Amino acid sequence: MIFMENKHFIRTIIEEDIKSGKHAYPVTRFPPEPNGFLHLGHARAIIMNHALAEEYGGYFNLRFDDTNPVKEDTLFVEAMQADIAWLGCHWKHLLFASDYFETMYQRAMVLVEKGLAYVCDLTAEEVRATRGDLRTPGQNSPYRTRSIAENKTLFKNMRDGHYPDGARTLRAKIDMANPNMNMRDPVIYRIQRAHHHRTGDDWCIYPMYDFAHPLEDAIEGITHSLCSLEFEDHRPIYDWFVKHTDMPDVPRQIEFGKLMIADQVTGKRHIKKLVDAGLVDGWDDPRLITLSGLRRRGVPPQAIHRFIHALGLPKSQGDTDIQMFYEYVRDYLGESARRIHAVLDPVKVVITNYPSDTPETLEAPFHRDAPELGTRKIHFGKELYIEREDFIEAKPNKKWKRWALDVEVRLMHAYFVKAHQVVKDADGVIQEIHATYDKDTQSGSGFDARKPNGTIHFVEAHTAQPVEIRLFEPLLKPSSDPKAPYEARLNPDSRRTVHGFIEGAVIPHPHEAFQFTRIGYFALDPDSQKEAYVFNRVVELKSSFKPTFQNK
RNA sequence: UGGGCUAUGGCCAAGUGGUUAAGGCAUCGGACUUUGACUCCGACAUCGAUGGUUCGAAUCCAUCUAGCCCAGCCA
Repeated sequence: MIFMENKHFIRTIIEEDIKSGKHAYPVTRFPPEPNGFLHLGHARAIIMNHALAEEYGGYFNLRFDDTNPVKEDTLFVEAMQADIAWLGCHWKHLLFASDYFETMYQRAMVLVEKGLAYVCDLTAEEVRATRGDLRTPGQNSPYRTRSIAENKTLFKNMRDGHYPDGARTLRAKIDMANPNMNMRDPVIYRIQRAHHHRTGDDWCIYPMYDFAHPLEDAIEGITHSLCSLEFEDHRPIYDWFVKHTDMPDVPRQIEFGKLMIADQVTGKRHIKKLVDAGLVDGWDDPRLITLSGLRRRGVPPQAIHRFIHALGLPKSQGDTDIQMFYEYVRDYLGESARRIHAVLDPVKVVITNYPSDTPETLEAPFHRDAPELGTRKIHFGKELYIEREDFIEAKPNKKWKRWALDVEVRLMHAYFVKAHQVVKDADGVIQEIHATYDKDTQSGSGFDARKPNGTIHFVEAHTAQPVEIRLFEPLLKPSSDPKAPYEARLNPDSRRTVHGFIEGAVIPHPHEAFQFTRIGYFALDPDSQKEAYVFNRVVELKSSFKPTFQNK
């Protein structure tokens, strides 16, 4: 597939800033709150922030926005680092907003001294009641006119733990009638005695996002602060805080559209519910689009990069079809994955004219178009397994390119075989297919006296390795009501386990994704034991095969 | 309803007054094929609506419509 770097408006902004001399190079950051696991939606922010910095000679930081101790945990900071590193987006500095708590406090004090912030004694309910609503202006807090001296004392007392949780807040003094709700004297510090994952019990006051975030960016010298669209109307408050706290560096907030994937569970809190309820097997369940779930499923990070870059960085917001993502997974794996034979639903084939009870060994490339991937030994012998759906007793029509009685097909990388009779059980289910092979037709021999009806794959019965294979379907029922709660949309058959075989001489690398020839891409799951492999289906192969009858 | 934002083919998305309206995914034809895969050829839009400005508009103006976000001491 043709792959080109998408043009987008943020690239234009950065180019202009460099040309005008405003910045020598961009400094970007990815600022997650460590309160859950990262998912495919976050990949856009991570990859784009990283790529933009890299591309224009700047650098990219990872900063944990850990200003709310009750929701955050070191478990998440570690998992996020692992996921981002796996994506290959290397950060220059690993930073924590909590490291700036002292600076933030000082800057808030600057606001107090300028008369731009005041300590408010209103309760949370009272603040809500006086904020007004979308079309009604709010009312000034009765504490808005406190003296600067009193505010300084009170704010210091807040920090020193003189008041109970929630008793007071520090608020910015802006405009209670502003049509932008964010400008109506937003709270910038709250009192909350909670154990912070890094600062422990050092603080009992914590800054709010609107105040903390711009300062974090400014402190780090971030030039272009990318965030998603819902923060667009926070930009005035962002700029207000940077300006009035006298920060020397002025970052610019730029908003882009979030990446939304249709019919997928996204949003850290939604995924957390499924995890907590045991409806999925943890944050790395392969049916989830968490980065760790995708990794476990076997999706290569390169595929995620291709997908993200193909989408670009738009300001509009639509629902992307997960199939488009899978296409990029196939795209990358198609050129890089080793191919091997595997049979998921085996039926036995007996080669009646095979002269020996010991299998012979043949050689086959791992990838026809990538010889550097090498070759492997495959076995052929008297007893084989093929895929049940590759055989039908009577060839139904000319388009049938698989096997049938009296039909000759090529067994890939081996010989032509012709089926003569079937053995069925009492229920009429085929147990064995009896066939003969033609020694002259060996793969690579150049034999071309006859054309086979088609090519199917097989494994040799005695050398094949039994494996467990997990087949995934969408976690949510397709086209279920997007407004319904996720719990009600769960697809009961989203995971199926089958037992099949892979060819005998292959030794997978850890986490390796293979192409099971003619079936799809399958990756080794960490549940695998030595000699007892477990494979996850990453994606199926595309197929233009359209059966015009029931093959049962 | 106050404020902010978005609307280009089934999906994603370029385009910022003069182009046959990029590209990817999907779809439909066809070629090739030791994977019904890959690859390769070919087909596939008048730009949310209406009215205006202009020699000329997806691009400018006006009005309208639809969708998203904002009333946490969350981020």
